[in-house]
Amino acid sequence: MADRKVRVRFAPSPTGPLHIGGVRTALYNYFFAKQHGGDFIFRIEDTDSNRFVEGAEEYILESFRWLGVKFDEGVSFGGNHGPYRQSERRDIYKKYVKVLLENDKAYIAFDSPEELDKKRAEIDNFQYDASTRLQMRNSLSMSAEEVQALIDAGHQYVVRFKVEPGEKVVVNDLIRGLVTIDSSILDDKVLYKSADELPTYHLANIVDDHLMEVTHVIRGEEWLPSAPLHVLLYRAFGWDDTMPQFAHLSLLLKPEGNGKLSKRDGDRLGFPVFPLEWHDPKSGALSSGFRESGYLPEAVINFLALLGWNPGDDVELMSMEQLIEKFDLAKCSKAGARFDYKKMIWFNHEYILQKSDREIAEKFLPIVEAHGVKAELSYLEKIVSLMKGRVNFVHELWDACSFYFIAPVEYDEKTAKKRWKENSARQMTELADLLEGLEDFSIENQDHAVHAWIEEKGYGMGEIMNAFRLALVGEGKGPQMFDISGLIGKEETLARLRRAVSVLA
RNA sequence: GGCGCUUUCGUCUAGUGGCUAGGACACAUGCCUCUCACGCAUGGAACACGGGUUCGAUUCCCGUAGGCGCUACCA
Repeated sequence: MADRKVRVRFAPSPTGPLHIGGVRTALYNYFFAKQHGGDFIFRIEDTDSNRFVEGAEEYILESFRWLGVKFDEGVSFGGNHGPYRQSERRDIYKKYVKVLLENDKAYIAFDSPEELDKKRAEIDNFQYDASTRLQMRNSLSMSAEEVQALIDAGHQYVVRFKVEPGEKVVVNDLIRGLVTIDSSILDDKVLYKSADELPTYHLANIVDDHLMEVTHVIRGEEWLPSAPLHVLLYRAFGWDDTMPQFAHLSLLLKPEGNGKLSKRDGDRLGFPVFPLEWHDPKSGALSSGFRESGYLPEAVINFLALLGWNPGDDVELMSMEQLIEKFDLAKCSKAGARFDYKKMIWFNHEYILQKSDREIAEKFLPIVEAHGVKAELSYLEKIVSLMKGRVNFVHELWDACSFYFIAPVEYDEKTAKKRWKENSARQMTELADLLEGLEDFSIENQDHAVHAWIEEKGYGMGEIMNAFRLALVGEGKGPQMFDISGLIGKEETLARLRRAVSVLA
């Protein structure tokens, strides 16, 4: 087992959009697999037919495509350990349920959900285990003939795992070390339901991981309490020597308040918790996604990677390749991490900076067009190079530089009061005349000519430039003035200047 | 309630018996400057508490408290 090829899996159930915590779990699995030259498997755990949601599977796949996380095998990827959808593996599970039954590791139980509810209401902390199972209706308390008769009569039943009490079960967790629990506190978990002929998570999970030759199970901490049960199951099947190694990841917590990050937190607090936008087919509700909100996949990945793991150095900006190279399960933190999306905004800013002007311009183009403006990509590229460092999201570019496309219709009152003085109208008229006379309207030449004029007249640099800015932009913001006038061109510059003079007087 | 995991600045974290407890986000201030940003610089800010072990504990052990998870014929 020491030299088995590394194989890990991400196995969501298609019950809705992919939760951001799930994205992180998948990411860690991916880093781990790629670092070890192993395989990354995509399995669908749809053993609960009641919770199946239309479109969830495709949503999950699309999320990983957007993020750039690639699977080696699984649903939609092929591979020779399939099928990879648990609902298509009924016969396999049935076979292994039978093995357990034959070896006295499990038993058949007829107690209905209603009967169990009643029992739980009657008895405090009722648990279906070694101390109570003989009082219940199952193949341990009934004769073989009775059991067969009930089955023949069409009674529904479940198969329960027969947990032997009084045993110390040890799980060797790659992140937490040795975790020991007493088997007496475990209940006889339901492994299989005759009603839909499907196993529950626990059985399906162990059988699939074994058959798919999974070597490492990297999953959320919510599974830690059932890890001992899983160890017992591997043992019951006699698969001890190929049992995967476990690593239980800390959970992602709400940014404020208590509890783990839930699907409802996102839009309540004004940030997404899903990679992509999600339209719930049942409720019709719309949840925002990182993609639609303007986050770059690199930023989401980098931020998530560092939430619960740290390479131990001071480097925070890391590409997928670097993350794969540096990732280390042993350096994963044990305590839950609050999902503070503020830092992700900073990552987004950094990744916008890293991208080429061309790439950002391409993302900006549809936004500009949505504002009813037609623009050349080359023009956008120039604007982007001046402005991209000032924003955290591409869509913020519009507010930051709409003056490149649209002349101001009104002038910000506060700025006008501060920057438009009694001499301004005369000075701006002079400036317009000066600029009009320029053959060469390049940024350098404007700069040269205007400075000479300011000096000659003895004007203040600030009074001229700020009034000029008010005229072209309508408010007190934006890059260097000639980076504006030079780009919008001579004609537009003069028009804006003269209009400001007539409106502001 | 039971069981398990966990606990360093507001947040994410580094640290592995001796350090002025480091970095990043956020925040504040300053610089730059034709504005607003960006950027740069500086600053405030943490070892949950109580016992041990030790010459010495943020670091090891125990307890308490807090946080989180599980406790379904859900995953």
